[in-house]
Amino acid sequence: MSYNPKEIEAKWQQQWEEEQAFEPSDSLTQKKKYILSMFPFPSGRLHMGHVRNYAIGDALARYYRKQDYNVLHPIGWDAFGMPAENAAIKHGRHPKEWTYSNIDYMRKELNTLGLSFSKTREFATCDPLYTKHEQKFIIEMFEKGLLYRESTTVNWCESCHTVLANEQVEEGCCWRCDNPVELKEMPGYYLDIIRYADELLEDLSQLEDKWPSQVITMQRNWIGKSQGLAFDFELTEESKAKLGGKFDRYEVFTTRPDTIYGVTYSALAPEHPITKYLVEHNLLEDEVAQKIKAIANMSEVERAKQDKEGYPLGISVIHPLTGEQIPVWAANFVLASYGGGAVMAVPAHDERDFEFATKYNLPIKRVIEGGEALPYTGNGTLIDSGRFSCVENEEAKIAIINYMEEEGKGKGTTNYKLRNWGVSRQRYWGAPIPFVHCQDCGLVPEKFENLPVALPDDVEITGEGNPLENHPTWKHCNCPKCGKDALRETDTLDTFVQSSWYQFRYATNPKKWEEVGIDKADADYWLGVDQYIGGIEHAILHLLYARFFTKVLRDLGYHDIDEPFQRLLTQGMVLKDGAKMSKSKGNTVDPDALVNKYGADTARLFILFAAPPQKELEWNDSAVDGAFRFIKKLYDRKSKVTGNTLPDIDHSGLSKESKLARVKVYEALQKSTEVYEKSFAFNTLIAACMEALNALDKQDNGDVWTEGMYIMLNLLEPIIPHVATELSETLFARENFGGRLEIKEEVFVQDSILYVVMIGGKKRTEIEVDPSATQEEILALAKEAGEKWLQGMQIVKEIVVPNKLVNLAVKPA
RNA sequence: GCGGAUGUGGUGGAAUUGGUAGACACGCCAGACUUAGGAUCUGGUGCCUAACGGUGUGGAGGUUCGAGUCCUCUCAUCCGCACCA
Repeated sequence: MSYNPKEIEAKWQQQWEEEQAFEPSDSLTQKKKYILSMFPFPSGRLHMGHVRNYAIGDALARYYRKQDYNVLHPIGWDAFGMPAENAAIKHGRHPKEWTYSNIDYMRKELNTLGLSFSKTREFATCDPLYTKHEQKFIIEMFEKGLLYRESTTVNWCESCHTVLANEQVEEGCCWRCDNPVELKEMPGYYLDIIRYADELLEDLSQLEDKWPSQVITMQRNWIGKSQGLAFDFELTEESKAKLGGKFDRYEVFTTRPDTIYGVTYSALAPEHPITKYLVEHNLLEDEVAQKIKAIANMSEVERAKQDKEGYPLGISVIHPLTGEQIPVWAANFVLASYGGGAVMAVPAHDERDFEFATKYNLPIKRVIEGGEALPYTGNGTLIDSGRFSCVENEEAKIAIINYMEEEGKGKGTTNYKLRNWGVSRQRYWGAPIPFVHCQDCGLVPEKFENLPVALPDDVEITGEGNPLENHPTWKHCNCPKCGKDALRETDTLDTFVQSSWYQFRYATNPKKWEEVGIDKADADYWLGVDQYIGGIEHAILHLLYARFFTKVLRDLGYHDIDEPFQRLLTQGMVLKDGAKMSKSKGNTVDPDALVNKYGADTARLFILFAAPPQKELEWNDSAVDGAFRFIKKLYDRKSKVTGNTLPDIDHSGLSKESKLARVKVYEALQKSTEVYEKSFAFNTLIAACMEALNALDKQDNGDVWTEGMYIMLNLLEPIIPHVATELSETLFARENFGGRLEIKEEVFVQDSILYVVMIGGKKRTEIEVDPSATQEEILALAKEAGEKWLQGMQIVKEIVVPNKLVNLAVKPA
């Protein structure tokens, strides 16, 4: 009978379903592995990226299950988000209906791939039960002061009609729709991720060698910790008067306190309160005020593209150490969102300050020796710096901070590039933020017993405004505290909130799902995730948020885990014709069609064979054929098997070809441990199996065939589970799947060893050597075999690498 | 500009930890079989050369008996961040 993937795959998928073969054990004492592929957004159909993601995860889950681990390998749906609302606008479908029907369809697609997911732990993040527990966490964070509401300048996407977190702005555009992001002042909810910045940064060192270094570096840079001095510039009396007595001083931050004597001006962001005051109270020339307003209306990205630009504000501050008067400017390069929106400018030792000073003819004062031309940003000895002159600048940094602290003029400070996480979204299809605005009590959290604050189903989604805001009754409620009429918050949570704790939800036994969001004993047993697999595009967003949430939930007492994902594998993209597969480019390959034509095993085999998982994978239709051929061949060779268990083989009595076949089989077995547990280079394991099969084909010993198939089917089961299970069932009653297979070392003992003979560093010939031969004998053989190349030469050095080669270094005699 | 990676045949990719470069697969070439097919099987296939041989891992140096692998410089491509004071 020839290989019929349809039949075999349907049969085993059904059997696995009936047996509930992939449910983890409730026993929390067994050795465990938690294998997690990032959960999908239910967009409608699977794409090849999904198939790759789940093929990798499934291979690992199946491998560890065979090694007697208790394996948690769950799947679920990251189900809230914009596309559901867009579908509503475009096709008039309700987001809920759209989402759940997509889930049903995609679940079927996943089933046809034969993935070994736990079925009982599946959920969608839009399930009200999930929302309920999430809202409870949010309220607890509020009570701890980790969540706060504030009105501030935010990133606004006009096309998505919502606010975006800093992490969701890519090159000044919305991460989702690519529209340019605008700045807008509005109230919103924020999570104080900066409070955890240090821990998030420090714990990255725990992940060294377990996460791709690239991801660690990206997170480190994103957090962007820098240490320096914060101090106040006091305004001159005249300036104070000009500002109507509203301001005395303002704070600046510098990482270069050693250059403080070189300050020749100070610059403020257009959004700085002092700048704003001057503009709003007509204290500047009209033209200048207009220019400053124009800059304020530009996004940070736009500003970055402009030349340096600034305007004197007609006020001055006093240098805290020299007492000199320093002019204050407004400048387009000063960021409102960092370091208080004000800087001390040292043109001699800072490139930006230099550029600006040159343009506007501001004085430049060198205070560090070194370099020929200015600006000089390197190290050196301080000059012209009062009591700190002649000190090395690295020492001076510390000395100046200390001095400023002693004098009460400033303090050593740490600053982060990381901004607090804005979680408000002005959209319908998300988890409602569970707060109520009461005229008397202010912002009040909903009572726990009233959770979840569920979404109303009867909404009109037009794309204009927030449907929750526009709903006739939903937002009207009573204050949970005083009972008076109040208004419900209509913002919903960023969808990244849901994906920040789902790894804990899976770990929680479903029997407890109603009652608790996270069960501590379950979480502490299953977490951290032993292997997490997903795309590099989440390097900052999801992976940083999930790490943050893990630490917050730990501090709320939900578990004792510090880091959610012990090991991370970032898979490469699936490309076709050198470009990412996408509908708009019309270069997609549909997983359904592929499975239909070749079966799931071929799809999985090709994907794991074509490239190492970390690399990009270039799609190749004829290589898929090759994968199919291999499976067919493997299936066909079942007729070669003569026994139903692992045979005892007298190795020494075998033919040369049979011996070689066994070597190849055991080499593959040897390789498998490293591949499944460490390198994930499935492509090399598959290649080793192909070599083994090729070698088996060159001999005809039934026992060797039996042994070879017994072992190979075990090795390949995680990759091509259906056909491997089918054959193992028929041939060996699946006895070959149990436990770890033993490597028989005698297979690797060779009758004779092939040595390469190199002369003068070049390969010249080969010799066969008895394993017991001494070094002298080997050299003698090598010289004899290499005579031709040794004529007229004098041997200068003789090197014998055991079991490998002989190298004779020569020079003309 | 800063940070991170990657450069190996026509292609995807292998190469213990400094030890035969190109495993395995695709493609291509030749042949076999044939109910003529985009099936299967056999053999070949880095480049130059009729051959001997030479040459070859982006490029240039270096260390070494020996370098894809280590060191220095350099070029190219990709990714991330980007006025962070």
